[in-house]
Amino acid sequence: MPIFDPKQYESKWLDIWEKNKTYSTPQPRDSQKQYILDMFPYPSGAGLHVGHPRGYIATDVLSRYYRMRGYAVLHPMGWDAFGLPAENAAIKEGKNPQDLTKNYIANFKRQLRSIGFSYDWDRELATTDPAYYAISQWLFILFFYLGLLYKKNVPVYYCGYCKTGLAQEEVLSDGTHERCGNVVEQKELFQWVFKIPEYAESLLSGIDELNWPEGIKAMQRNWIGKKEGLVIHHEVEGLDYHLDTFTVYPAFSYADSYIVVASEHPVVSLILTAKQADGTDSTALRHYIDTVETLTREQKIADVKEKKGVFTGYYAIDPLTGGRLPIWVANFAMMDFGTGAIRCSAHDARDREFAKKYGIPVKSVVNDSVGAPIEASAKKGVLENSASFTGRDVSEVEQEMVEWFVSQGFAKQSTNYHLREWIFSRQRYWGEPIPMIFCDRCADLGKTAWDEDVLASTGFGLGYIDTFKRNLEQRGQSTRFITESRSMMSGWFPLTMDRLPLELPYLESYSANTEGKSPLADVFVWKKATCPCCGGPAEYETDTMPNWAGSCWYFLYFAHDSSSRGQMLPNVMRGESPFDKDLLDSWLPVDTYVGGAEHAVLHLLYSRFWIHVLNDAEIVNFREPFTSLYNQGMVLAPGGGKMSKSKGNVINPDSVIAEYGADALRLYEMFMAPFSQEVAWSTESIQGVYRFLKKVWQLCSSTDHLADGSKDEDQETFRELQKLVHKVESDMTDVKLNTIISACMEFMNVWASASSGLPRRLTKEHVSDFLKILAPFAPFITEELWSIVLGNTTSIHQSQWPVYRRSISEDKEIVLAVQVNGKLRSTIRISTSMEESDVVALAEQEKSIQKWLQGEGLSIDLCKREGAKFCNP
RNA sequence: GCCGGGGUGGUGAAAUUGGUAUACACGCAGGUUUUAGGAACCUGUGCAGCAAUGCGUGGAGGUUCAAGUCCUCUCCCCGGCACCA
Repeated sequence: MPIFDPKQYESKWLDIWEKNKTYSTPQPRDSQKQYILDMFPYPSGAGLHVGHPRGYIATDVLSRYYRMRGYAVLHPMGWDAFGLPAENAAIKEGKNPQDLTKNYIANFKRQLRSIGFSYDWDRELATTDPAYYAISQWLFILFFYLGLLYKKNVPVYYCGYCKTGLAQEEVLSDGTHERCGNVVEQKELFQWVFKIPEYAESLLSGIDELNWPEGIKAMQRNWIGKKEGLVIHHEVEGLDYHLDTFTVYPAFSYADSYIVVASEHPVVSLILTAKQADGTDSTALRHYIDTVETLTREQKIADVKEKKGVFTGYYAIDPLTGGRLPIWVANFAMMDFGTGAIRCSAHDARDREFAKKYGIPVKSVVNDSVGAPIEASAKKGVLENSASFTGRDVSEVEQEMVEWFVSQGFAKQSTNYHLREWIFSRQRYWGEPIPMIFCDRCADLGKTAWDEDVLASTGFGLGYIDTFKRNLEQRGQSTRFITESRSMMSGWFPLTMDRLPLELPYLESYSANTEGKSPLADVFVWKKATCPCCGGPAEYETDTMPNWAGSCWYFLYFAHDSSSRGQMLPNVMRGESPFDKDLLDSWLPVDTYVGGAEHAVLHLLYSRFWIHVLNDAEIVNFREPFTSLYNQGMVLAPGGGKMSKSKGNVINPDSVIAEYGADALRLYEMFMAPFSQEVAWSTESIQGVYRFLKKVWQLCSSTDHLADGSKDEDQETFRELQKLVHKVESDMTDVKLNTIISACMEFMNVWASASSGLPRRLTKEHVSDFLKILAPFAPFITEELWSIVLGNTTSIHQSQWPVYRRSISEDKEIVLAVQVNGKLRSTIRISTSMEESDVVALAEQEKSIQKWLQGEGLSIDLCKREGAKFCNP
């Protein structure tokens, strides 16, 4: 037998697996499927570092395991290849991102291949493939027709470095762009916008059923940010204006003594005009507003640390008391929360601080034992000075108060969401072209895409709008939005179905447009279009989609094999959905989804949104795309800290494989820590798994450890093997992959240990069983030993998982801990068939126990552990 | 401030869900072998103590025959959100 040298066999097996299509996707069978998916990577020029494959190894282990258990497994890989980094790199190098991306993908694929993943490469996809983005475009048109996607002027976050507008979700809390770290600015642009808030409730309630990490679920709930409260209406003295405030603590309303509004609040400009008209002094207010307007986003954030404001000189009438509430402009009132106006009292720390600074009187209606006002957020206490509600407990009276306010016409109940419309336009070249045409003339005539003649000629499946509407109505969801934006969309027409895909033109080189437009806007030949409505000259939309477009639905594409993929465009042209419903039904939803936590409110939220909509349009039969989600923890550089090119501390999987082989890389990445945990790479610790593999090699290939027949077999090792099978099965279910490797090591330690000076032997069959258990983790060495030593001609990865034999795994004798009053005093070896009373009697005879039993009320306690007969139920 | 996740040897971490705390691995120490090694193998390794034994899972209480695990309070670390009314 040759010495252990992974290089000798790893590349050989890669070729054989590829040639034999060892990992091709089988026909799905209903209850027996597992769709195991990685968040597909964004191919970059830097290639992979050892952090990237951590999640991929976990899904690969699970996929291999479930295949051996007889499941039909779908385990594909693809490329999220549109997007900013590749485009920025391309501009820098004066190249087209298409060419760069091709190279990046090739390098990623080479690296992934060398790790021995069992992807079905026949199902590979790239979002940049026109055949793929044709369907992204079809979906765009669908959402447009459903009234969920429309174009309007909006203030957007704009990245001056990437020269594009962004979605709110892409801006981090420090005001920087999540991709490039540049501080964003605000800009008003004409943008395609998704009405995702219409799905706030649907997205929120769906979270409960997900088997996802709590943190991610909490982030989504938080991002959707549902708040139920009360909007109170006020007349403003001397102004023809109704000022609405929002509160989630209506029970404290009788304490309110002033109102603050955001500087952008419409009432402020009204007041300024009114002041000008009646000649009152407005300089202080005007000065304040002018100063605020010059502040950037980050300056505003910093500014709010100190509460500032100015009195407007106007008063609102409190509908509750008829009293006058002075209206102030204040920096802590945010226009994008609630109504942008707040009633203030002593029950809020901010309000108190502001009132103290400017000498505004405050009141309180609930006080603690020393007379200090209780914070409204505590929602407790007994009301004072609250008209007919005085003397009542806050917690019990709130609903009654709300109902009374509403019945008096003072207020209305209102639900507020943090979730904002999703801005879907990017002023970039490297994205899916938006399949829309704008015609000036038709716009003037008020023609829309929903006009019957236009609709019919587009070739789009018309039934979806009705189906969609019907399902929303059945759920009691508002359908107003479906038609609401149509009048704003006159002159905008989707491409006819036979024109899909709208291909991105190949540009030799180009630079970013600095005026808030896409580079495509400068390509006059390309953007010229014919109006699908009047046949006259028109223009294509020149903005492109964000790279979320491709990732929102790629898991649907993977469910399609090459022939059903070929049917997608023909389906669309027949006015049908592109998808093969049978294939979707049999594979989806994704059972196990693995990726980084940074997508919590980006990809994961957007995908859920699209699928909820597709479900309402009855294009898919499931509502939640990802049943179970696991986040892999980051792999830090040795000693801690992020790996980065600039620090020169990046560990490349290529070099690890060159030194130790792919099996050791895989094993170490799974062994180093629970896989959701952040962990630093250790160049020393990887030696441990390398030694283990070497031991596996030596034992399995040595005839000393091989039994001729079952008579020759070491029973203890065989029993350990049965326990191992059981342990692995339960840990796989819990996705605790690190402890499976520990268990394999423990088994090896037993097998390798001498028994009365002789090596322990296992039969060929049981050596096979051990190799099968290890195969999902270390596919190369197990395949080599399976083939060379055990003489198999088929792949171990297509073999059946060993059968767990419980009767064999049960010990005849165990070591039982004996405690006296809860403290461990001794251990005794007992037969598992013994009765409890006999064991106690046996323990009482032990000298080491007896000495602890001298005294009052002391007794023996046996640890109820699995194994002994009397412990089992 | 709010939400989520954590605190166990020198290090990465286990612990059958209330039953022998520190499995497995790294590192370290001593030894064997080798011309030599950063190789291989063996032994040891929570702390204190010669020992019996005592102490020990961030801290303080509690429940229990028995607590890393359950309850109450508290401190610290990581991630997310945020003057959210």
